[in-house]
Parts: sequence; C-alpha cells; structure tokens
Amino acid sequence: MKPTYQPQDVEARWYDVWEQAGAFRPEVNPDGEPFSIVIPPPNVTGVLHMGHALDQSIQDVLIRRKRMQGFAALWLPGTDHAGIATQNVVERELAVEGLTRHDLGRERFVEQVWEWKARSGSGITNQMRRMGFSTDWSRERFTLDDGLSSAVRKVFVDLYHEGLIYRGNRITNWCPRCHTAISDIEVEHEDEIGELSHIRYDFADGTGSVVVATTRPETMLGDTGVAVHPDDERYRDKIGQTVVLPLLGREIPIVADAEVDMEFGTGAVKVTPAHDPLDYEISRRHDLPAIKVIDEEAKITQAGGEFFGQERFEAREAVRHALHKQRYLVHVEEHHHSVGHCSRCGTVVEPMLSDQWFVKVRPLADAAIESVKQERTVFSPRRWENNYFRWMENLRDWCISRQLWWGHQIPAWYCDACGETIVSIDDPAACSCGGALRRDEDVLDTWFSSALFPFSTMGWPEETEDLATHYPTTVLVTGFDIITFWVSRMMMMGVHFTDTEPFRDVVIHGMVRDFEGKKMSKSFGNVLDPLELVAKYGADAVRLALLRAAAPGNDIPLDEQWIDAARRFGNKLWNALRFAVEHIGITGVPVEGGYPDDPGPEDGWILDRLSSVTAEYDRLLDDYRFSDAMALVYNFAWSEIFDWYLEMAKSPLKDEAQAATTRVTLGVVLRDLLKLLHPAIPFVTEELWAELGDGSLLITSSWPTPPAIDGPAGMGDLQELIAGLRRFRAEHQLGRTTLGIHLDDPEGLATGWWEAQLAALAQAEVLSHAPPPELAGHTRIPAGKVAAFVPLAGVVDVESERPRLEKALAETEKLLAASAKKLANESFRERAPAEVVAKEEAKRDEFTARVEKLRTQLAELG
RNA sequence: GGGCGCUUAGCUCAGUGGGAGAGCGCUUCCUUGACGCGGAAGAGGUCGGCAGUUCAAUCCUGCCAGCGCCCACCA
Repeated sequence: MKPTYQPQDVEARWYDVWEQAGAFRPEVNPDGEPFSIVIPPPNVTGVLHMGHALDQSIQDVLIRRKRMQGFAALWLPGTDHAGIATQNVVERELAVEGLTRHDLGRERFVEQVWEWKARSGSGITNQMRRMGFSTDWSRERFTLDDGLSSAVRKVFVDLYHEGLIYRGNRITNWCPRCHTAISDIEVEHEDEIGELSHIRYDFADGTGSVVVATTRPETMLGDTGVAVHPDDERYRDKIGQTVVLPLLGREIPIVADAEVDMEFGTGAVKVTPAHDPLDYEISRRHDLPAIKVIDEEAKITQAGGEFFGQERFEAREAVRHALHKQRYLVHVEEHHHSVGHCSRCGTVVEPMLSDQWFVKVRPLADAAIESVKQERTVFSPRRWENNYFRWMENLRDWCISRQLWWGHQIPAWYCDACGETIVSIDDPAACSCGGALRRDEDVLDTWFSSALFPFSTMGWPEETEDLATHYPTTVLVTGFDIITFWVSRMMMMGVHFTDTEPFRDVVIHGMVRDFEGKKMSKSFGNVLDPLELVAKYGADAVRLALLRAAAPGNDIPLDEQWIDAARRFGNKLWNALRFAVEHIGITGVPVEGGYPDDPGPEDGWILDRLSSVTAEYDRLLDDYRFSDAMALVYNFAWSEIFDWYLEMAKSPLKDEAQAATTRVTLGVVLRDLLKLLHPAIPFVTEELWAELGDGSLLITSSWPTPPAIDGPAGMGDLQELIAGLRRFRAEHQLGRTTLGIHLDDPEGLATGWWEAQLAALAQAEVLSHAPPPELAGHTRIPAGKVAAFVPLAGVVDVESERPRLEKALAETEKLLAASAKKLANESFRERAPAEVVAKEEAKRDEFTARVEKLRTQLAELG
C-alpha cells in the first residue's frame, strides 16, 4: 500500500490548536496596522452551502495572508437572526404538534425561538470551523445581541426624529402565508402565462359602456373608478361619466390619468386602490376611496358581497363565472406577464393597503452613491458599481415593518387616549396625557439590523476600542446577489451614522453553480454539499478548488473533478515535502530568512523563480485575482519545484558542499511555498510545517519576502535541451538506453553540472563539448544558444529522422516568412515601438539560422 | 420594456493589443531513492459571425446570431 495523504485525520487536529492558541485574534500582532473584515452573517437557521464556502474561503485567504504579513487582522464572525426564515422553522416544529404561534402567545413563542437557537444556532459556526476559517470567535456577534439591539434602536429613533423614518398607510407586498409585509426586493418575479379578461362596465345613464381589461377579475369587487389616458380619443368625451360596477352595482367615475398606457388592453383601467400600487396612486390623485376586498389570509372580505370568505384564486374563477353568466365578460385572452412571489415561501404576493413603517431612502442613498463616485469605496471588479448606482438611483422607500414576532420590536408606542405616538430609546412608562401606552407589535426587517453590522458589531454607539481600531473595515467580500439587500444598505447607514464608509473595498464574487452552469437547487438535485465534499476530499481541497475557480466576479461552475484535482495537489505536496525531508535530508529550516549566499546553479534558478513568483502572487492577491494567484502558485509548485528542482536536487554528482547548499535551498524554498499556500490550504501546510523544524504555528509565522537574485545564465537553454532530448527519445521510443551526445556550446555555458543534469534528467552522456568533425550521421537538437548532436548510428535509423526534420523545417519556414513579412512592412517599422521591432528582428534572425541548420542537416542525410 | 454579462481545446472554464492556457478526458512510453492520486512525450482551437479602428485584433468599436442573469406599478 502506497502512502497517501489522509486529510481527514490531519484536519481534525489543527483547528482547536489554532483557536486555543488565540491565533485568530488581531492581538497576535499588537503593533500591526489594522486590517478588518466583517463576515456576511449567515442565517442562524442555515447550513453551510457552497456560496458560504466560496465567500468565506476568499475572506480567509485575505485575512490569513495579512495576519502573516504582520497586520492586526480581524475577521469578525456572526450570525443573522433572519426573521422570517427562523420564525418559519420554529412554526413548522410547532405545526407538527398541531400548534400555531398564536396558541403560545408572543412571549412564549419568542422564548421557544431562543431555545431553538441555543440548540441549533451553533450548527453553521461548527461547519465554518470544519472548513478551517480563521474567524475571531471571541468577538462573535448575533444580530439580536443586546449590543446590536441597542444600535438598532438608536438608529431607528434617530432616523425617526430626523424625519427619515415614517409610518404610513401604503400599498405594500403582503405574503398571506408568512403573514407579513415584505419589501420590494423580497418579491421575486416569475414569468407566467395568465389570462386577460375583458369586462364591460355600463354607463349609469344607459348610453353605452366601456370595456376594461384585467388579469385579476376578483379585484373588480374593490373597484372605485375607471381610468383612461387624458389624450385618448376613444374616451375623451367619457371622462367624468359614471359607470355601474357589475355584480355589486356600485356607481364609480371615469377619471383621466396620464399614467394609463393607451396601448395596453382597451386603454381603460379598472381602479382598485387597495390592491394595486398604480391604482393606489391614481386614487390619490382623483380622491377615489379604497375598498379592501382581500384580507390578510388572501380571502375575500365582506365588501366582496356574495364572494365573502372565498380564497382569492377561487374567487377569481367565481367572479369570472358570474360576469360571464351576466354577460359582462366580453372575452378572455392568453396573457404573458410576471407575477410576484414571496422570496421566502414562494406564495403569490398580494399588494395590500396597510399601515407600515418606511425608511425615506432618497437622502441616504444620495450620500451612499457619492461615496462610490468619489472612490472612497471601490468595487472589485469595477463593473459592479454600475449595478449599485442603478439600484440606488431608482430606490423607492423601504418598508421595514414586519408582522412577525422574531426580531427587533419597533420602539414605538401609541396612546389610545390622546392619539400620541412616542418613539424612544427607553421604554416610556406612560403618555404625557396620562393615558396608557400600547407598543407597536411589529418587528423590523432583518436587513435593517444587517445594515448596521459593520459598526454595531464593534460596539457602536459606544466608543469602543474595536470601533476606533477596526472601523471602518478594510474589505467586504460578498456575492453580487446581495449588493441590493445588504451592501447598499450598509453604505447608507454607515455613511449616515458613522460619517465614514463602512468598508474601503467591496469584493464581489459570483455564484457557485453546477458543472453545467445551472443554479444549484434542491429541486434540480444538483446541489453539492460542501460538508460532504470535505468528508470525502478534505477542507483544503474544497477551498483550493473554489479559489482556483474564483475568477473576478464570474460565476463558478463547480465539478467534483476540480475538487479531486485540488486534493491530488495536497497529496503531491505532502509527498514532495516528505521526500525532501527523508531522502534529501533537509532539516532545521529556519522560520524565516536563511537564503544561501552562494547557491549552485539550480539553487540560484529556483530562488530566482521563488522571488518573482512571490512578487507576482502578492500583486494578484492585492488585486483580488484569486484564480490567477492560485494557478500561479499551483503551477510553480508542481511544474517547477516538484518536476524540475526536486529532480535536479537529486543529482548524484555533487560534492558535499554543493549538496549542503541544495539542502538549505530546498528547505527555504519549500518553507516559503508552505507559507504562500497556507492562506488557501491551511491544514496540510500546517501539518507539513512541523516537518521542517521547530513546530511553531505556521499561522502566526511571517509572510515570505525572498530576496531578488539573478538566476544562472543558460538555465532556460538547459531545460530546453533536456526537453528536446526527451522528445527525441520519445519519438524514437528509446526506452531506457543511454544516448551519447556532442554539445555545441559556443558560449561555454555547459559546465560539469550540465553533464550531471543531462545524465539524470535526459539519460544522455556527453561525449564531447564540441560538434563532431563529421556532421553526417548526426541529428541536431537545438536549445537556444546551445545544441546537441546525437550520433544516429546504432541508435536509430538515419532515415527515420527525415520526417521529423522536414516537419520542423516547414514549421520554422512558416514562422520565418511571417516574421520577414512583418519586418518588410514600412509602417510596422515606423509605428511599432522600437523594442517590438527589435524583438521581431531577433526572431527573424533566429528563425533564419534555424532554417539554415535544418537544411544542412537534411542535406547531410543524403 | 431597460440594463449587464457570456460565446476560446472533446467537456468545464481562465487569459492577453505583439508567436493561444489550466483542470479533466484522449494517445504513446516509463514499477529510474516520495507521490501510478505519479513522471515523460503527444494529439486536439479559422479564440461565435460580419464589418471597422490599428503597423498589428482572440483582446478595442459597431452590427448580427445564440445563451444566461438582473431590474421594471406588463392593469
């Protein structure tokens, strides 16, 4: 049985060690500059899904790297009370026992939810631990904590007194199942095929009729008018007349309103002020009464006459049937439109007139827009700013009251005696008139408290040390789907109440989708559960796979093969490092520094690469280009360190001094590689760290800063030569026979070290350091400034080289022709930058030389 | 109706104004001190179509085709 890395065993060990060492606290770098991230708080009801795994993996990479760079890095975790979602969960539990929340009453129900939270609320945080996320749990917050609740209360009261929160009787979206109002963005529109019913309304004076079109015939029970466009020739002389509402016999006026679309339907709109936003607006302009005909249960009210008590969709059919029977229904046609559904439960939303609380968002939004325009907050990628602007510019007032019990109860009291409304931070005892007070029963939209999260979690409005140090935060990482729900509202509240933007950078990532690019959903059965994948492949693999796929702002189609590839990378790393320790004998590697002063050629080469890869990696991570950064370090590790350097380091032809230098170099290179990889794959790197020397925690070690050095000359040529020889061997299927070669090396690059590497890596024996006197019977393998001549006799048939050479000649001639043509172009010479022209000339010369040599060789074949 | 994005290897996707990349899959060879979950070599792309800008376009601009997402008081 071959040894294979077992992530499960390793990962189970490390998290507690880190947490108990306090390694996730910013205090590990007491003198460091602050760097802070506040987590997008997952719902307490939630289980960790792929979206969280991606979002939080990105944050962990940022925070772990900054921590290693010496910043006082804070990643503040928390959960959201998620009003409707959580209440629904507990209500469902009650339903099993045949109970409703009303059977318990408000107080006992809320107690029950807290109990549920105590029981299950740590589910998702434990899953975050399993993923290895380095959040500072000592600062964990919950949106219903005392501190956050007092922040919510202060914000509500202040906005109320500034006139930015008001209570009004407005049309809002009502979910009859959740039994609460919801805001506009909690409504999801879906295209549906419905029916457009044309209904005849007769004039009261018997002189004729007008036909209206509607998708919702049942709402005609609440009609209080008919509206037409003032410029509509068809109806101009009908304005002001009265029609008789069918079925109910109510007389209602025809009014003119410019909002009516002449093109739609018949151009005449029935006006139902209590159940349609546009109709409500029209009714206000024309003083039409509102009659509520659908109640909170989505049943017809008493105002609906004979239809009283019917469910709204039954009533739709019943009303249409009655209209048909009484010959008011002119005709019915198929109609495509979109219908709003509750984003929580999918029920069709009912627009309904009710008393609700609203935030007047315009002034807040304008300030928040300005923050991004002035680049005090910058989105990455920038294109998401457009999305933000468009949303912010078209905002309508935000309905913040919810008819739920789980949440922040609105701090408003009403006096029934004198009609006074009191909004106050402290609970008032009684009204100034002496009358008894009745508290508003509603709670606030969950997103109201989420909007304060970046500063309420740090103790605001108290002037705490955390607030002074870690606010405003540095980066916010989130998906584009909640720019509207959350980012925009944090911006509004942050700018208004703290006088600064709540974060400097906003990193927007895409959604995790399945391998066909489809949204993951339970109904498709295409959901990948991160925890199942962690059990199967390890947390490191899941993290690395997500990060490698996380191109800026793009959706991520995730396939298990990506995770398997990431797992194999961990295995490769594990094996490579163990090999280095056990067989090459690296040992006692210092925690930092220790770069050799006088490296051998391959050592100099890899140190040069390490230095430039690190610089590039830093640049990519600073630009939030995670997939590029991961690809860079992954390829560096695998194809340069493991496939080249480790092979070269094995070379037997070293004296003890050279071997010692290589041991030192390999040690520091692998050490720095572990450091570079640690933010992405913390478990396996931490496990291997202990192999290198004293087992101090990698998580608190310093970020690598390898010195820039010049690698040895000719390294690229050597690699190319080895590759060329390997290709020759593969083409002729030479197996393991040793190949004799003559080196053509005009610049004297090939030292004895080359001979060793050629022998080890290409199974080639150097016969001489000069071209053979007689070139016939040899083939030439070029590699930059050097070339190898391979005697063919006894190795391969001379003629078998002809096709290879001819193919190479044809290819090179094509390149030469393209290059020559470009250089013959006068405007290219004049207008292209000099360096580009020079580069092109060098190419042409190289191709020319190569073509000549290939021709000579072919001629020599006979 | 408005806005945004995508179209690159067999599949899923990165990427760049100056000779096209990854993972997986495929072909051939290799039990060469750790890894066969490995190594070496290779096949495979008119970078969606048509115009334009440019010395130079897969990349910039416009149009077209297909796909996807978001927003919208589509009675």
